[in-house]
Amino acid sequence: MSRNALALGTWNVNSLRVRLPHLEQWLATSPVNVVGLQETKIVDADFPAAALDRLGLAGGWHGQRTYNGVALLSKEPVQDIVRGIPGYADDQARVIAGTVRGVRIIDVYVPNGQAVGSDKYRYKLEWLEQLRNYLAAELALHPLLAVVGDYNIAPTDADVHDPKAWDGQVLVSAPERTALGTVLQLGLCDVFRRFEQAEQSFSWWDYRAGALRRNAGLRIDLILANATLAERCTGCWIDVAPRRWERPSDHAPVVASFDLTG
DNA sequence: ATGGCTAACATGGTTAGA
Repeated sequence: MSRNALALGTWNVNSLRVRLPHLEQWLATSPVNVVGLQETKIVDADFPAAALDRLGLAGGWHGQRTYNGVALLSKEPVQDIVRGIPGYADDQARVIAGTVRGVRIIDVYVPNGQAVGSDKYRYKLEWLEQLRNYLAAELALHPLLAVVGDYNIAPTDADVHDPKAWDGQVLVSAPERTALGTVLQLGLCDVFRRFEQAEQSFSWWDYRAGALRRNAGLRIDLILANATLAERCTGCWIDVAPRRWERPSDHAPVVASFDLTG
């Protein structure tokens, strides 16, 4: 990887308290120098900043008790940290943004939605509209922009292990995909699909029913980049290995590398 | 088979995840 390479990761850790050793083990071999975390499930006062500092990571975090929580951590300085979506009074901690080496990075934990038609589903769609408006404004401000995170939407049936079984379900339903489409139409690219990938590539597998063994997964963790940044993307991959470790998160980390030369 | 598993909060059983 070149000197000006930025390796940007995203990982839903499903409790940073539990997964701190996993993060450390992953970083020991992964080239990532910036990572967005989701579902940290820890209030800011208890955030393991000192332990992360010993791993060479600093940045920003935005947490709450029990649920949600995001963090943007880097081996390089993180500037201009913004928590939440400005102007949107959301009591759930789902967004944090910062700038690393001139790249604006927005880390998101999109609501799950629980079930099509539920109150949480309606919140998910409303939340995605707020995200779209936020990203439209951010794209006008930042020449290089990435939006990483757990989108809780499988973009197409190619991102679903069994499209028939999932047809119309939450994470896959047409209104969710349309909402994600309006985000992509702002000029953001799902960089994973810029490269040749194995079929049945997923980033999440249910803990239950041997889903990982059967590769019964979904690709719902995405790295989006604006056109200028996407052109500089040199690779994007899902690191399945940490999903196979002891006491894993149900999500695998995803990484995209960018050549920032010039 | 509407199950299966994991985490938080709590300290048994509920809520939530996806």
